Amino acid sequence: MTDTADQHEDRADAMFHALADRTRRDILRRVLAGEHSVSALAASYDMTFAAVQKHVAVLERAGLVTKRRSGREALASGDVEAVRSVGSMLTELETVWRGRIARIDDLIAPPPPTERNQ
Amino acid sequence: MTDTADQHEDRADAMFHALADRTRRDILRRVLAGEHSVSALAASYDMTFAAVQKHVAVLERAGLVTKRRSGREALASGDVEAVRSVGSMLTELETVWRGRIARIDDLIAPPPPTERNQ
DNA sequence: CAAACGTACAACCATATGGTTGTAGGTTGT
DNA sequence: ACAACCTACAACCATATGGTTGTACGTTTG
Repeated sequence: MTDTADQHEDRADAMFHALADRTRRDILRRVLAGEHSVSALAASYDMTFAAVQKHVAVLERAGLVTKRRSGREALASGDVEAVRSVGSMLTELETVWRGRIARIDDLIAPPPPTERNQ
Repeated sequence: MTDTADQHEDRADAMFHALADRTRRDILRRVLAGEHSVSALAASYDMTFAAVQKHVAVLERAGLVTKRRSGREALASGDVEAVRSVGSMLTELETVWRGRIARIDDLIAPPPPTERNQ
């Protein structure tokens, strides 16, 4: 259980880290809109091909982007499901917050005594 | 316009970076559930007070956490609105993706010729 | 076949990051 | 007043990160 939880945290680390760079977010936007070869992407930025290639690799390791081979070029595509899974991590955080509110409400109007606390 | 866009990207960088660390996500969960002093938070982790204090500072700079002073302690609180604003950045990405789908639909059933392309 | 293209990856460099220890100042309790 | 507590921040260190150049290899084209 701690095992799978760690994996989940590893994925979260990788995804948020991948998103924490404006160039990578821009690349992600482009490949969500449609397939692009790495060199086509590289042409859009003021940095070397190798740098862009690394950014795509980071997005790929995070699962936000998938690549397929077509002849000599590698076509990158954005994975919406992965983006949504990041969204649900945030939703989970909001749920924790709602718990706080619920607890504050309890102070104002305590729930019916279903169970004695202590 | 590029000016405000840059600020937006700066905020996105800071927020995603703040979230890209499991300790910081855990701290955020706790302070979303309720106020905690920095030393109370520090007691939960196997690292020095200074390290935790830095993590809280990162979350604070990103706007995900606010602090208020109460006597000698600093009470940290999670900001749900900030968490939601990260969520809307992701929603924006999903919107880009829907554009891709719309375009694919166009190939199958082209829209009425309102304007000539080229 | 040769040249050009697209990709991948290693090696390297400057800076950023996450941790440590140490120091200092404001607050609380005796 | 004094000790203990909480916070803040500087200085330092090892490692990670984002960029570079260079090399190698498969694919397309002339």
